[in-house]
This record gives sequence, C-alpha cells and structure tokens, in this order.
Amino acid sequence: MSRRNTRSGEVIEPKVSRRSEAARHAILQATARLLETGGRSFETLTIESIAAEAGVGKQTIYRWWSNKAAVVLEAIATGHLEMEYTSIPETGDIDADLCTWMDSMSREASAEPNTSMAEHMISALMASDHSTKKALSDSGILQHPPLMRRLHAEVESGRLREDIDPRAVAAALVDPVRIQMLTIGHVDSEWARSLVKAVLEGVRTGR
Amino acid sequence: MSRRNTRSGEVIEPKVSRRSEAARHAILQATARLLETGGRSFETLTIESIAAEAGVGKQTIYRWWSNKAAVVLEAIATGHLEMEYTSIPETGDIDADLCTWMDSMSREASAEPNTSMAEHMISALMASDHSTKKALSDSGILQHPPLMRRLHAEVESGRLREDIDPRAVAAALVDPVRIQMLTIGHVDSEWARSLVKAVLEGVRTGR
Amino acid sequence: MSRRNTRSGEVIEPKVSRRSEAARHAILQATARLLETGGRSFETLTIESIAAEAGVGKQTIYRWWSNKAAVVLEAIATGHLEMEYTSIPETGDIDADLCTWMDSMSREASAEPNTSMAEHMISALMASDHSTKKALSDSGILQHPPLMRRLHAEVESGRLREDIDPRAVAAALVDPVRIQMLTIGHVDSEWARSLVKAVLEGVRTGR
Amino acid sequence: MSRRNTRSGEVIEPKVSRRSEAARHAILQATARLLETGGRSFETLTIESIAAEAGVGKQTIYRWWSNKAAVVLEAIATGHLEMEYTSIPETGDIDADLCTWMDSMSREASAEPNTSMAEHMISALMASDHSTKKALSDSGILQHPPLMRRLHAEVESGRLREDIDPRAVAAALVDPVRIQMLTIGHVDSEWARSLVKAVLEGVRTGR
DNA sequence: GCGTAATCGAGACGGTACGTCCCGTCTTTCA
DNA sequence: TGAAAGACGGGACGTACCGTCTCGATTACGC
Repeated sequence: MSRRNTRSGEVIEPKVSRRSEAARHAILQATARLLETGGRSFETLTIESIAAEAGVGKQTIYRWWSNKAAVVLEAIATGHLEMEYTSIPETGDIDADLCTWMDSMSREASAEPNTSMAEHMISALMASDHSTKKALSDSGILQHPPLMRRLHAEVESGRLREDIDPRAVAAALVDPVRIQMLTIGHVDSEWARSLVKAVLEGVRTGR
Repeated sequence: MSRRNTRSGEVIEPKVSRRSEAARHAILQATARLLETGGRSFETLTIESIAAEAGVGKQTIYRWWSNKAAVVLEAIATGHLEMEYTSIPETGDIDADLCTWMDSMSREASAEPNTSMAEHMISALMASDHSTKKALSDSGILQHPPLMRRLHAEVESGRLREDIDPRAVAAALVDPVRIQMLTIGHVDSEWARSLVKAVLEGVRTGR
Repeated sequence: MSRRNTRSGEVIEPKVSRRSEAARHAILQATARLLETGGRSFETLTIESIAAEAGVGKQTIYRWWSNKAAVVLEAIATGHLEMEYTSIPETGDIDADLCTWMDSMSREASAEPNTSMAEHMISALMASDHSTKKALSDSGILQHPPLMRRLHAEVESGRLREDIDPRAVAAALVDPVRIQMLTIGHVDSEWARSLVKAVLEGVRTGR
Repeated sequence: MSRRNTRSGEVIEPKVSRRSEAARHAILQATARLLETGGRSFETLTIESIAAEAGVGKQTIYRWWSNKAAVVLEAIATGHLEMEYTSIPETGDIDADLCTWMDSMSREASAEPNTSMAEHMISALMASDHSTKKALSDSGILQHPPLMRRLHAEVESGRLREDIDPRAVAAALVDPVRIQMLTIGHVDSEWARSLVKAVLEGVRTGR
C-alpha cells in the first residue's frame, strides 16, 4: 500500500520532522515556570507536572527528550530558563570585589536554599548522558560569563597575567564556592578571602 | 526525648536506645554494598533495596534515619562506605605532581562514569537537610585528606605560604576538577595545567 | 538479620495474609457501584476508576486480583454485585409463562442497552483465565436460578420429564435469548414462541 | 450526498467515493490476518496495528469506519475473515450426529482457547452500535449455516417438524454450546446429550 | 524470672510518578 | 483531493517506591 519512490525509482527521504514548535516552546516555557516560580527543584520537578503546566501530552515530551534532565538543559540552552549570576562589584580593587561578590553569593543562597539555577543545572547535568553534557559545556554557560568578562578586562588592563587560561582561573574562583554552597549551603567569609588571595597571589613562596 | 519518673520523683535518664546495633550495621553495610558493587547510584538507590539487601524491615530504617541521604552520609561518615581518593604522586615537584594527579582523576572518572564515591556523596549532601550537612562538613571528608596532607607538608618544608588557609587552597585545586567531572565527565590536561599554575603562582601581575 | 525459627528449631509458616478486609470490601463495593449506577460498562470500567471510587491505591487491587475481570467476577460471586433475573410469571401455563418472560427480558434490555448485569458478567468471563471461569461456573450463577427453580417445580408436579438434565433445558431456553440480546439487542416474539415450543414439544416428528 | 450543478443547470451525479478500493481491501485483509494468525483477539486488536499491517494511514480507517468493531464485522460480512464452522457428521442418526458435533466443537475450543472466530464476532457485535448489529444479523451468519442446512434437510425428509422456525431450533442447539464455551471454555458430553434430547424430543410429558 | 514495652522482620496500605500503549483528531506532504 | 505518515492532547495501563501503618515475635529491662 505504501510508496515512497519517485518516477525515476529513487527512494526519497521524507521531509518530516513535523514537530510542533508550539508544543516545544510550551514545554520549555512550562519547565522554566515551574523551576522559577513553581516551587519546584530539579528533584521535585516531574515530567507529569511539566506536561500539565504546558497543556501537553506526556508522550509529546518523551517523543523528543529522553528524560527531564534533557528538557531542563534545553530550557537553559535556549534561554527559556535564565541563569542568574550574582554581579561582581567594580570598585577597581579586584581582591575586594571578588570577596564581596562571594559573600553576596553566599547570602543569596542562604536566603532561599535549594532553588538556585546553578543547583538545578548541576543536578540536571549529573543526570544527563555524555552527549548532552558535551553540548551544554561547549556553550560556556558553566563558566560564569560575568566573571569571565571581568577577568578578561583585568588581563587587558594588565593587572592580571595573560599566560594563564582565564577559564581555569574562573573555575578556581567560582567552583569552590559552588561546591561549598551545594554541599554546605553557605560560604565562610574568611575562607573566601583565603581563596581569593591564593588565586591572585599564588601560594608558592620564594619567588 | 521521653523521660520517666520513678515513684520517688527523680527524673531518670532512660536507658533507651534498645536500638539493634546489628540492624544498624547491616543497613550501612547494605548501603555500601549497593553503591559500590550493586550498580546503584544515589538516585537509583532506594530505601526498599537497602532494606531488602540488609534483611531488615523498612521501618527500621525510617525509625533511625530521616531519608536515604542520611543513611548514605552515615555510611560515609562511619567508613562503611569508603571514599576513594586518587593518590598524589610525590616526586617533589609540586606542579608536576598536581598535574599528573588531576589527569589520573580524569582518567579514572572516564573509565566508569557516574559511579564515583564523590558523586554519591555530593548527591547525598544536596539532598540533605542543614544539620546533616553541617555534621559531615565538619568531619573534613570534603577536603580531600590526601591533598590536605600534601599541602601541609609543603607548607612545613617552606615551599608553600603559611598565611593562606590550606583548606581554601585545597578547594581551589580540587573543586574545579570535581565540578568538571560531575558536569562534563572529564578534565582537559591543558586546562588542569593552567589551574595548577594559577593557584601556585597567582594570577596577579607586577609584584 | 532475619529469623523465623522457634526455640526448638523448626521453621514456622508465618500466619500472615494481613490482607485488609476493609480494602477488599471497598473495592468490590466500588466495582458494584460503578457498574450499577456509575454509568460504566465492563469495557469502560477501569482499574483506576475502581481505585478512586474505593479510596484505595491501584496497587492494592493489583496485589490481589490479576485484572478487572477477576474483580468483577468476585464482586458477583460475593453478592456485592447482584445479578438481576427477570422473573417468570406463574400462571400455570408453562408455555405462555416462558414466552411472556422472554418478551419481558427483551423489553428490559431494549430500555437501557449495554448495561445489563448479564452483559457485564459475560464480558468479564470472556476476559478471564481458565481457573477463574471454573470457579464462577461452579457457583451456578450462570444457570439462571429462577428458571431452574421453575423447571424443578414443573418436574416435580410431573408436567416436565425428569430424565433430562434441567441445566441443559434451562440453557436451551435462556442462552439463545442471551445471545440474541448480546448481539442483536432484542428478541423477536415469534422467534421466542418457536423456541419455547421446540424445547417443550420437541422437534422430532413421528412419535 | 453532495451534488454539483453544471453551468448548464443539469444536476450531475457526483463521481464521489474516490475511496480507494485497494486501501479498503488491504484494511480488511490485514484485520483478518491479525485475528487469524497474528495472535490478536478482538480486545488486543488495535486500529494502529491494523493500519500498520495494512500499510495504511489511521485516518483512512477512521474515515470509513466508526470503530474497530465495524471493521471486523465488515471483514466477516465480506468474507475476508472466514467463519469456521465445525462440520456436522452425516450418519443419518440426527441425535448422534448432533452430539458428536458438539463434542467436536468443545474439543476444538479446548485446543486453542480464546481465539475462535465466534468469540471475535461476539465481541465485535457487543461493541457495535445498533445499526451495525442489525446489518450483520440480517445476513444470517449468526445462525450457523451448516446447522441450518442440516435442519432444513431433516425437515424436508420429514424427520423434523416443519411448523417450528428452524432458526429458533438452531439457536436452541448452538447458543447454549456457544455460551458454555465462551464462559467455561468447554462442554460436558453428558450435558450436551441432554441438550440434544431436550430439543429433539421435547421436555413436556404426557402428550 | 516475669511482665511489659520498645524494637524487630515483614509487608499491606493510600499515594505519586513513572514510561508505554492506544485512542481519535489534526496537519503536512505527496501523487 | 484522497491517502500515507505520524505528531498531537489525552487517558489508562501495570510497575516501582514512597512514607505510614499494623502485625506477631523477640528481646532486655525494671520490678
């Protein structure tokens, strides 16, 4: 009964992918809404709640995403779910700026624990398969863009060395704070000061 | 919590805690077994599987722990579930030692992803309530003891500054790697080299 | 951890089967309610609707019954779901009585089609496995008790032969009507008259 | 239903029914194939499986039939799905012939239960709407043609009465067996003998 | 050493969510 | 424009666990 040949006999790949953009959008939107204002964390977010919020059948989600991690990460990648970066003060004193910035991050996290975007993203990434991880890491979202910008600016004005990968420097500054907040929930000011000092001045002696 | 009064009016500390040490041990043991060789990650680990594996009623778990995170963390704290720390080479060249160490960590993680103890522990900590977090963080397990030992040794031999909190230094070295492995699954050698350089030498110019 | 031995060393069968009679009752009750007054036929009856109506978890149904047919049949067998038999007039004229009885059955079925108990039961039986069928057939419910009673009475008063299995006679009278109503939805009076005549007088000639 | 007018005002019979005979055939064929050798019963038969088996879009089925019952019944009515009637022996002894015939039916049903054509047809009829039922019942397929033929032959040769509707007699013989097999799955020989005796000789005494 | 009360194993219970299967409708593309 | 393909919103499936509960049986203590 079925045919898919041209007159000339070749088999043609169907155009297909009649995927509904409306449904896709509704799903990502709903995911963002639930995580941002629906009182859901990544763990308590469910496929069913997304489907309900989006007015969509569950199957429509399962058809295009392998699990909720994939949905959340796509919501992040597409900007439906916006990352919130604590802004870094710009007094010119990089030491002080980084310390106050870390304190701010800690304070914000303490205010409403277990609901930060970073937390959602890390949970989602941990639950993802390799290819999904790759895609998002390439996007650079993990690198804390505001910090990267500041580091680049400092390098350009000659206050920071240019022979060290700024991505590594950013990681050295931000990841300890992230881990601290994920696991302990807050950051000690004194500890933060040491961290900043170590990265800026180096810990090796005798130079 | 409950106290009983004798006829004579004194308040007596209840002997209580007829808690079965055998059951407690069996539960922590089973938890360790499931996570280490049972093919379970923290997410797929269930209270029911622990109870079954331990030959214990579910209630016995719920009676003494508030959730599976608490069980896992106690298993870690008591050593039933042993943390595995990639050992740091000791060639005397701290730069090279840290770089090869990071490469080793990456290689091990790539070998069997999503099953490292660190991952289980972070998941468990994220799922815990505040007091449980506090208790474990105080134990120092998060600080990577081998690295702390090495840093202390270097400080003592005068090769590293002693005016910087070594816990912060350890975090600056190990947490970026942890985050990288949690989220991306592996660590780039070049990036690791930059990280080590930054922390050891500092990124500030013109000193 | 687990033990189940007496002091004397024998292994004891646990008393168990702590099955909740309340739940069992609620489920059968709910099933009956839905079929009788809930506008549900066997096909449109769902396990979920039963569970909801009974205020019970789905698992509690699946734990004790293999499918909805088993639930329905148990509801019938235990009397939670009562069979409704059109009553047979008793004018003494067995021919006329049976004919009016058949007409009544047809009229009732036409009134509200697809909802008679007989229909539910046949559907349920068709969907059952062998052992369940056996159990219910042994109960005699399929044999139309009022008709059986009448036939026995007629035999005793000598108006019907006693050398023929009354169960077969009942079947010869009632099953054609049932099939007719299941498949066509009503019964033709003339056809019914022929049926009664055939069974009462026999169709063989020359006796 | 729709008509078109030409410019010249004449009413033209629409060509209509651009319905694809090939599709129609493929659908009925597929239905038959699935029920006969595809291991599907009426309940487990799905529109989607028919469409897939026929290489046809689902819509093509829904366009022309109201539900799967209608498809199945049309497959029966058009002979795509052939009814299988156990043949009646012809020894001349009508009593014995009917009894052995019933035994054969029972034996066949026991061989592979839940898959007989009769079962499929009854299920389909139960699920149909009134008009569909009417159409099929008028076709006479329900009356077991081989039995009807035999009864007519017996009447013609004067061995059976001609003043009783043979359709009712056929029903009295075959429907109890059908019900028995639908619900219990087999037929007891002794019971069958009684059934035949009752219908042939009648159950009334004293004539 | 005897009664009593906490703890134990077992697992049923009311629930929530899972991921799958179909339903019947709708939309797109092709011949 | 009919038919194939199949995405869509929806509803039910049967399963896995949740955290609570009840049930004897088994201690270990205080009298």
